[in-house]
Amino acid sequence: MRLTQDFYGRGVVDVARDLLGKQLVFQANKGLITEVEAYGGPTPRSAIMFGPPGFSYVYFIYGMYHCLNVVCEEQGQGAAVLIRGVRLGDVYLDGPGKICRHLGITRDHNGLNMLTDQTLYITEGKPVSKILATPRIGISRAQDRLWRFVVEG
DNA sequence: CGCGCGATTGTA
DNA sequence: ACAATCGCGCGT
Repeated sequence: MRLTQDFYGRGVVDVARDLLGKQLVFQANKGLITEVEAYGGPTPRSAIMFGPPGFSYVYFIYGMYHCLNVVCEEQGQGAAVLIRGVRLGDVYLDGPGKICRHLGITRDHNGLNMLTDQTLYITEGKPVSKILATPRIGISRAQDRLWRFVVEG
């Protein structure tokens, strides 16, 4: 079953943690989400993040990588969850750049409505046993906020 | 209008 | 430890 707008509309940290073990679907690919990070505030470069929850937010970084996020909370809040790890069968994609490169996700897929889109969305997956919370990777500020969540194992 | 940096990754 | 590589935000 596809995740609802109410799911994404909650606090971004709760959404991030609850996305672990959910199933990411892109075209013919399906994989379980194993690692995420929560983001919020005026930091991002895109306006998509400030729109309604449940939309994709794909940004281009370091001149060569794309990162896939899902917009959370109410419109205007500017919060999103970065998908950092996915397991497709026996293939582990550990890193936001690797996920998008492997699946072929680019900024062409920015701003898709994941509540209704036929190519990119998230469904219920497999419940996870234990969750680890750590500081986020690749940013120096707010190290006291444990907004990165990983499935143990 | 030009400059420098960034939610990354692979190689040395 | 660092290069690859480019769009955007900010400063001039």
